[in-house]
Amino acid sequence: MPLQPRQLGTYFALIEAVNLFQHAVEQQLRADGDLSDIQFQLLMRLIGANGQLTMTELADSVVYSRSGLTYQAGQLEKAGLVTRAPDPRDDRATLVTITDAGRARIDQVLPGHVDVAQRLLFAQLTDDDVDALGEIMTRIRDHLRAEPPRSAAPRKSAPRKRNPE
Amino acid sequence: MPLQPRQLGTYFALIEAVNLFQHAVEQQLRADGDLSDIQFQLLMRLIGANGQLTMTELADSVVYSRSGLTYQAGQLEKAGLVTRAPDPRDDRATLVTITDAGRARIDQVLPGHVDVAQRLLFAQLTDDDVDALGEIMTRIRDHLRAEPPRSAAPRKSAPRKRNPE
DNA sequence: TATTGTTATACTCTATAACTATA
DNA sequence: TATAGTTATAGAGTATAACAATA
Repeated sequence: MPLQPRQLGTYFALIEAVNLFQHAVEQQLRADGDLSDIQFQLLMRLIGANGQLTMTELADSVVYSRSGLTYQAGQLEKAGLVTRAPDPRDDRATLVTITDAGRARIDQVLPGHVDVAQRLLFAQLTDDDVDALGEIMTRIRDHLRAEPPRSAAPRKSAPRKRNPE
Repeated sequence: MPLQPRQLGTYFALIEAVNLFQHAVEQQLRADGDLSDIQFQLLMRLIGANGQLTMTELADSVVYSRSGLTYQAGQLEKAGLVTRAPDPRDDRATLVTITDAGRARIDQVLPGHVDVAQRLLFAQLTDDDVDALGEIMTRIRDHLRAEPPRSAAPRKSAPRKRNPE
């Protein structure tokens, strides 16, 4: 069943709004605190978890490959914003901990970030809109979290790899 | 004024839902037609414009730097999905035109894409939700389009460049 | 055996500035 | 002078597979 016309309009508006908003956020984070979008999300996630998480937990929370996270954690560590140390409860795991400098960096970026979110997003919404949007996005997020990673993709035609080696 | 608690919940749900959805879309486009998210958007935009646009128009419609678009247009041209030719109305401009192969590629990817949108997004929404979301996102998009590119960013503290040269 | 994390590698993408050509 | 587009270049980010260590 194809998308209905009203769904199509909603879909395109959503895509473009998200594009524009993400672009604005990246500018702000870079300008105010020299952070990428992902680095900001990683630090925020650590704060939300009382300051520390394992690499796997952190990767899962931002929808990221583990090798990609190793790279980003390296960048954050180099910048002094996090530390990495062995997890006493599991010798395989690495605990990532946000530093005071990391918290300070978030303090430095957050006002501008909140300002962008206020101006570009919430200024356009009534309280009822906020409630409706929150309810809708929570539902979508929970469903997406529950989805099997990729099994459901029908893979209609293209074989995507020519050199299986 | 900081974000209100209800805004905060809405905000985090929105961010995470978008992360997850974008990830799923990238998988699907790559698997079904070996296209990146941006390449798909560029081709869709061309189709929506009767098949051709100038480089600048195309860049603007996807929030993209022009040099970045030159790269992507080169990729699409190499793959035979678009052609580039001088614009008869302005000798400075380049007209990008989608080819039959480009349209065929979209035909190849679109069913899977619609399917993902249906399953991950719209299956969670009532008709009223679709209307509400469309209305909200249209409002936000229009406001973002009208925003001055970056002038408003307060730029609180960090100087962001140390080698102005 | 399965899981955690890192490394090496190769590739894709993006941004900047310098440049050409036309308006 | 301003605009359209390309190029060169350099850097950031990402994914894959192979690997070591622990559960």
